[in-house]
Amino acid sequence: MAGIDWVELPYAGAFSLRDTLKSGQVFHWEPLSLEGREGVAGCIGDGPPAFLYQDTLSGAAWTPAGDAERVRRYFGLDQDLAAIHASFPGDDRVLQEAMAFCPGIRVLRQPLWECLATFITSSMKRVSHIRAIALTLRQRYGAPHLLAGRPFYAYPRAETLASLSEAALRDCALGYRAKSLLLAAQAVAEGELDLAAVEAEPSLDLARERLMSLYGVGAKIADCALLFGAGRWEAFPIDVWMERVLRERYRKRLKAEKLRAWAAKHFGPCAGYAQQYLFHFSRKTL
DNA sequence: AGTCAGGCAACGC
DNA sequence: GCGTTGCCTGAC
Repeated sequence: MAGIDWVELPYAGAFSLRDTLKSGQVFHWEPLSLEGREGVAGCIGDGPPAFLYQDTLSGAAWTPAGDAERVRRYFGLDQDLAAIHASFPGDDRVLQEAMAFCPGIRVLRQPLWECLATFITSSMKRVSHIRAIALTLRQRYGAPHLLAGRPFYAYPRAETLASLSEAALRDCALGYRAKSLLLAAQAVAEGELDLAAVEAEPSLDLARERLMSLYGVGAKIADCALLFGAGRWEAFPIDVWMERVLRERYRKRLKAEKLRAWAAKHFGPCAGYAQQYLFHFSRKTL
């Protein structure tokens, strides 16, 4: 194989590839060694697999030159982290503790369809299950690609899933989620739900409403899709882990809807970014 | 063997 | 409105 033209991805502030991939935003990157470099590989949307590795000592992130732009955007290395942090409340000791615990977490910018679809399949599932479901869907219905002699599969397109039967999806161990995924794929494939319009929608509430109009998509899944798949940092997904940290560390014993309103006010326009630090912190320490 | 997960819709009050 | 229940599956 011809030598790869590696480029270092510029970024400001902290970045931990490892923590970012382990923070529950995404479930499909796999370890891979490429030309002796230990990193991760995975498909981004319909594209061929991308590869990224991080030098554990210097923190420098490297990728094949052809991947630089999409990888940088996907991993949020183009984000103005200082401005995001500056938008947080200055006197929140819990958030500061969480940020110190995992300073290198970035909020990813995944393609919206695969992010939405993956979270539809995530309900009442552990991480290992979510990964297994996503892998099965990819292997059966995604476009195959080779990288370093290993196969990688893109996440299946909505059009592809829309043409399947519910039984075919159930056969991927989706259980009752099969109906939700199929209906979502059909809505997207038929243009009933325009994901590009959802991304472009200035109002967070309207964007959420459109996603929540899908069967099987409630507030939590809609907010995950918007935060991790559309760069909407004001979206604040609340699951049992967030309820836990808000209850035990912020003394907020409220229902999810009330917690959302409180969080938007307390954490500000990048509340979802704060959520990601708190979420990881909560899972690892509470 | 039963319980229970990183939710949601459909009911029942 | 608010609380409860069923839903598939696999790991513990």
